[in-house]
Amino acid sequence: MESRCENCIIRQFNSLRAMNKEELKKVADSKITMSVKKGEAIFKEGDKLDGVFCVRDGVSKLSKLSANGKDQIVKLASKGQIMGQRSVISEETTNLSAVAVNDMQVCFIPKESITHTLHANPNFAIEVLRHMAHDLKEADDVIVNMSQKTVKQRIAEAFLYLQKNYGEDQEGFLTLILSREDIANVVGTATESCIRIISEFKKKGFLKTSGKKIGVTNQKKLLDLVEGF
Amino acid sequence: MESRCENCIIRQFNSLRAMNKEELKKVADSKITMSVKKGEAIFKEGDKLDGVFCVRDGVSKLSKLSANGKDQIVKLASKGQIMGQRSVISEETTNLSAVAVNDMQVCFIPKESITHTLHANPNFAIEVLRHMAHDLKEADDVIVNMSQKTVKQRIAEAFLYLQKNYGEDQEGFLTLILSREDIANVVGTATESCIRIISEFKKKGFLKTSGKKIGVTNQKKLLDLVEGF
DNA sequence: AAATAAACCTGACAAATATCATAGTTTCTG
DNA sequence: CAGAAACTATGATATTTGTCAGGTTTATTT
Repeated sequence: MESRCENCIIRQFNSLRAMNKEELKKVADSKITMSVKKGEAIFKEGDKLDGVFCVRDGVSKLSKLSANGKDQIVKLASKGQIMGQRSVISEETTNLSAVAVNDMQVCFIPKESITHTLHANPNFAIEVLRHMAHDLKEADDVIVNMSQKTVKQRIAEAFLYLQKNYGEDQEGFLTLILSREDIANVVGTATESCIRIISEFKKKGFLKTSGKKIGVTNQKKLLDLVEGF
Repeated sequence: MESRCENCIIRQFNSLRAMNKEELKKVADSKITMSVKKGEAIFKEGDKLDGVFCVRDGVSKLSKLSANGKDQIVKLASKGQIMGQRSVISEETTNLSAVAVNDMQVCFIPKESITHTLHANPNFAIEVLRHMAHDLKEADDVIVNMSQKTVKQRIAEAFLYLQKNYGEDQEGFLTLILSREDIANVVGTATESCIRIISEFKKKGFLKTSGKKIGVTNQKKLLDLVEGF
């Protein structure tokens, strides 16, 4: 098993890269690698987390249940991203649920190694801070989008986001396959409205579909739509 | 001028309380206290900030301009809160504008004292991290509210928030006076819709008004509405 | 105090979106 | 492979919300 954090490339993408050799060794010794099947939960809203989860492979949706029983997906976490950090740092129960969108490999890192390094290694603390600052900025952007853009614009934006961040296969279909319901939950709309708009985009030639697979066929037009033309 | 940070009570409410005496002395020596008149901007979206602003008195709205020309108020900052932290930490231009809602007193703290302490004093870094983690959680909540609650619910919630966080005067009017437009911008709706719903709440006896002043008269009913009854 | 501007309010209408109902498709499972 | 379950699709309709247009009141300035 090639599971020494010191050798793990993934870590270059997250705040763990600010850890020194010794600290990494500790993490490697205490961490637990686990597989999560599509649809399974890694943690649930309200759980008290005893550590953070580092995504090695696959994608997880981070969502929050609203009063009316709908899930709002706040964020997608993929390779290299760390989940549960916020909760561990503020020592509160987590405000989000994490569910695997496809089969995943994640490493569980007990909070002790994190909190200890946080106190001992200022560079690590600052690195974590930077990541959190970035997340916060993104969250602000989402708030503005949610309240100021139409559902159609938000759906267009979501597809461009998926294309940019997860890429497409040889035939031009998005690599990350989300159900219509998931897309609706990212965008914050009813599943039916989401499906309707996808159909409309298909008719207009902005998108193509094949089963659950969806592909962007006219990036420019989608972008125009997002910008308000 | 009683402006030594060491003696400033305000600091108990924010991450500066994790600074030691020496560090505070440095901050006190480099900081600049300034008054800001109602309606004036402290900084604008896209500005490069050379420090953070600590609110001593008054309230500021932190907002972001959307593509269609509307301001979305993301946050209100009052006594003890620090503005611009995110931007200074990530060394990016700020994503928000700060405008005074009423007359304010703020202290400008050059970023050097902040970044230096961040590297030197892990407790301070962790304290900042905690605050940021909290902000992030709140932002997640806002996202869910925006997408899952109706305008009516969001307005009801806004008044309960203002009541809880800024209190009311002897006659039961909210201490913090916001224009209908500002409320609309907090909630993410059209000013007319906001006014209409306030009128409705008044007719139903949930609110009372007197000029610009607004008071909550039936907390329970507002709460029920927010919860979805 | 008159003039002007800014904020507030209301009605009528249009557009966006949700909801309900129903049916077709795909995917999963025994 | 059959049947069930989950997902996708579309129509009809109701609800919510935004927009435009015109008022009134309140605040500010001269």
